Amino acid sequence: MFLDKHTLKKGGVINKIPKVVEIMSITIKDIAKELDISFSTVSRALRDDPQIAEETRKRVKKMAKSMGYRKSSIGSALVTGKNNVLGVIVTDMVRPFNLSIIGGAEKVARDNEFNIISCNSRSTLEGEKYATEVLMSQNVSGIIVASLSGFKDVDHILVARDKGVEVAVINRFINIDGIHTFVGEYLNSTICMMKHLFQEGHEEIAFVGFDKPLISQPVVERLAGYGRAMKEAGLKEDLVLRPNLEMNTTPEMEIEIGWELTEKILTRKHLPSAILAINDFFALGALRALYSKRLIVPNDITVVCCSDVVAPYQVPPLTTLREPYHIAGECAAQFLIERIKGNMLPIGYEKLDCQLVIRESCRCSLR
Amino acid sequence: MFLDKHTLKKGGVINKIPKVVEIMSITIKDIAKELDISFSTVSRALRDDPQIAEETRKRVKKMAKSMGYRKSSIGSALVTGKNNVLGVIVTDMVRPFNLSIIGGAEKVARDNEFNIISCNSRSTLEGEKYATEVLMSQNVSGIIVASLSGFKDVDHILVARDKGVEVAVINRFINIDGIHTFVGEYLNSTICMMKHLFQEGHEEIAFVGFDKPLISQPVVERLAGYGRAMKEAGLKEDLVLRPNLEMNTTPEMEIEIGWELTEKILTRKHLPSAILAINDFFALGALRALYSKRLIVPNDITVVCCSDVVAPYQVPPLTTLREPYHIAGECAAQFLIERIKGNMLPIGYEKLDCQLVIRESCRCSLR
DNA sequence: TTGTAGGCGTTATCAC
DNA sequence: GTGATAACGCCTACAA
Repeated sequence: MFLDKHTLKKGGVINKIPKVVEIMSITIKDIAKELDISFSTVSRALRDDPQIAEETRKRVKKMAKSMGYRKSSIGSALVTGKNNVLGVIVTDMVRPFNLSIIGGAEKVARDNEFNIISCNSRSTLEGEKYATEVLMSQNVSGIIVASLSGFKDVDHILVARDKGVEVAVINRFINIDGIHTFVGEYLNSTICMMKHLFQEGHEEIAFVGFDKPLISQPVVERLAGYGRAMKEAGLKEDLVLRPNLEMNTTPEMEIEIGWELTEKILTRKHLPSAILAINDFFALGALRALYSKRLIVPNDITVVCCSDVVAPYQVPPLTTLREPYHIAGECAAQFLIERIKGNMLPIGYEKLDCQLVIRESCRCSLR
Repeated sequence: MFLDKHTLKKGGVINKIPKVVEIMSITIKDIAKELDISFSTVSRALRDDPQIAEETRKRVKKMAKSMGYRKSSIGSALVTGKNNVLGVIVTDMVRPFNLSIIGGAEKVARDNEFNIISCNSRSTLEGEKYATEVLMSQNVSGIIVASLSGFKDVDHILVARDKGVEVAVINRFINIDGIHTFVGEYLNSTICMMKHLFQEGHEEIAFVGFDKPLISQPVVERLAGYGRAMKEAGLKEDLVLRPNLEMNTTPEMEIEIGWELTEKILTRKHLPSAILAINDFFALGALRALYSKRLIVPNDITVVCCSDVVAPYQVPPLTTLREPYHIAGECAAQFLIERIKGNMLPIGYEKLDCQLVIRESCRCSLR
C-alpha cells in the first residue's frame, strides 16, 4: 500500500478585476430615514415590541423587506451580550462521530435561528482551553464540549460558566456544578445486543477489543455488558483483548489489531459462532481475517460490533449498536438554546441509549 | 434490514443550581483603569501599533494577560466590519466530503486565527440564499460556497461580493466576475487511474456508473477520461451505465444500482479483468455482487473507483481517486484569508488534481 | 508618545 | 406610541 505524492496544479487565471467597491449594508437608520421616523421605532417594530402601532409595524417590516434589510447580529450582540451562536468543541473534524455531533447541533440550531461555530481541541487540554477562549471571544451564547481531553482540569469550563455562557458536555463522565452532561448508555445497550445474539441461538460469543489503561467509560461499560450478559445466560466469557491500548489510535491501527486478535481465534480447533467487536474498526479487522480464510459472514460466523461508523458500508453491512452522537448533538443544542432563551431547565445529566441496528452480518438476515 | 425504534431515555437530575451570577468580561477600559492610562493607548498597545512606547506595550500586554483579557471580536468587528470569521456553505453536514471541505477550511483558519461558521444549504437554492444571509448577518469576512445548488441564480453571491465579502466557490463550474473558483480536475485524474490499470496488464475494463440528465462536470469528465484512455490504448469501451439517474440518490440506492449493474456483467460468458466504478458506493455494490458469487478481489477481478469516501474501509481496501475536497477547503480558506488580510491575489479559477491512492483491490498488491 | 471624541448597529431607558 | 439619548467594546482620526 503506497500513496502517490500529492500534486496540486494551479489553474489558469481567467479574469482579473479590481477590488470591488464596498457597499454598506442597510441599517435600521436607513429604514428610519426612508420612513421619516426614529430609528428606535424601527428597532421596536422589527422586534415585534408589543407597544408599537400595528400600522407602523407593518410599514416598517414592509420597507425593511423591500430594502433588503438584515439585522446585524454583532450590533445586537454588543448590546445584549448574546448572539445566537453556539460553539461546539470536538477533538477533530475528521472522525465521523464528531461530525455527527456537529451535524446534530447544527440541525437544531438552524431550526432555532442559531448558528454554530466549531473548533478542534486536537485531543489536547491546551487545545480545548484555546478553543474555549476563541469561542468566548466570539461572544457565543453557549458551548457544547465534546472533547474528551481528560477528567481533571475543567477550569476553562468553569470560567465560561461563570461568565454566563451556557455549557453542555457530551460523553464526558464528570459532574460539575452548573454543567449539564449528556452521556451514552453503553451497559444496557451492549446487553441488548447480546440478547439479540442469544435469540439467534449463539452461545459461544467472542468479544474482540481492548483494555485501556485510562478509564474510558464506554469501554468499561461494553466489557461489563458483555460479561454480565454471558454470566446471566450461564455462558463462558471469551475475551480476546489487546491489553493497555494507548490512546489516539488510528482506524488503520485498530483494523490491524482487530485482524490479529481474530486470527488468534481462527487458530483454535473450535470456533465461536459469533464475534462482538468493540467498535467498527475492530470488526473490520475481524472481517478481513475471516475473508482471508474464506469464511463467509454470517453463514459461517456472525460479526457484530458496538459503534456505527463505516459499518453500514461493509460487505456484508454490519449489525451494530449505533452510538447516539447525532442525537447528543441535537439534545445538547436544544438544551442550551432553551436555557439561553430563558427557559431555565434543571441541570444534571442525561443518558442516551445506543440504537440496535440490525443488518446482514448476523444470522437473522439468513431467514 | 430493520431498525429498532429509537429510544431516548431521560437520566436523573443529579443537581440543581440557581442561575450563575454573570461576571463581566475584562475590557480594554478595565486594563486602562488598572494601569491609569487611556483605553486607546491600551487598544494600540495590544494591536502592536508601531507608534507606541515599547515600555507601555509590555506593561499593557503583561497586565492584559494577568487579568485574563481577551479581545471581544464583536466589538472590533463592529468598527472594522471584519471579524476574522469565514463562513462555509455546504449542502449538508452528513456527506463525508462536505465535512472534508469544512475540515480543510478549519485547519487553515485555525492556523491564521480565523474561525469558521458552517451552514447547510440542504441542496436547495433557497437554502443557499438563506445561509448566505445568515453569514452576512454575522458579518463574516469571507464565504466559501461549496453547495452545488445549480448554475443559474447567483444573485446572493453577487450581493455578498458587492458588500465587500470575499467569496470563493468550490466545485461549481461557473465563471462570475470577482469570484474565485476551485474545481476538481477529473478528466486527467481518471486517465491517470486508467494508465495504472493498463500498467497492471488490464485490457478489458468495465466502467460501472451512471449518466445524469443534468450536466455534472465530474461525471462527464470521468466518462470522458475512461473513454479517451480506452480509445488511445486501442481498446474497446465497456460502459455499464444506469441511464438518467435522478439527483439526490442515497448511498444505499447507489450500492443497490452498482450491485445490479455488476450482476449484469457477471452473467456474461467472459468477464472483464477490472471494474472502474464511478464512485465508492457503486464500487461497494460491485463488491457485494462479486462476494455473492464468491469471486475474490483482486485475485479474480480488480475493482477500483473514483472518489474516496468509505473505500479505505473495505475488504479489501479499494484503490481510488481521492477527490481534493480537504485540499479545496484548505485552498479556499487560504485564498480568502490572504485577500481579507489585504493581499489582493488575482481572481480566477484553480484546478485541483485528484490523488491516486493505491490500495489492495488491484493486482499490484499481489506482487 | 499619549489622550480625546466620535462612531460602528443595535437595544434599553428615559421622557414626552 | 414614539423619539431622543446613552450604553455595549473597540478602533481611529485628530489634537495635545
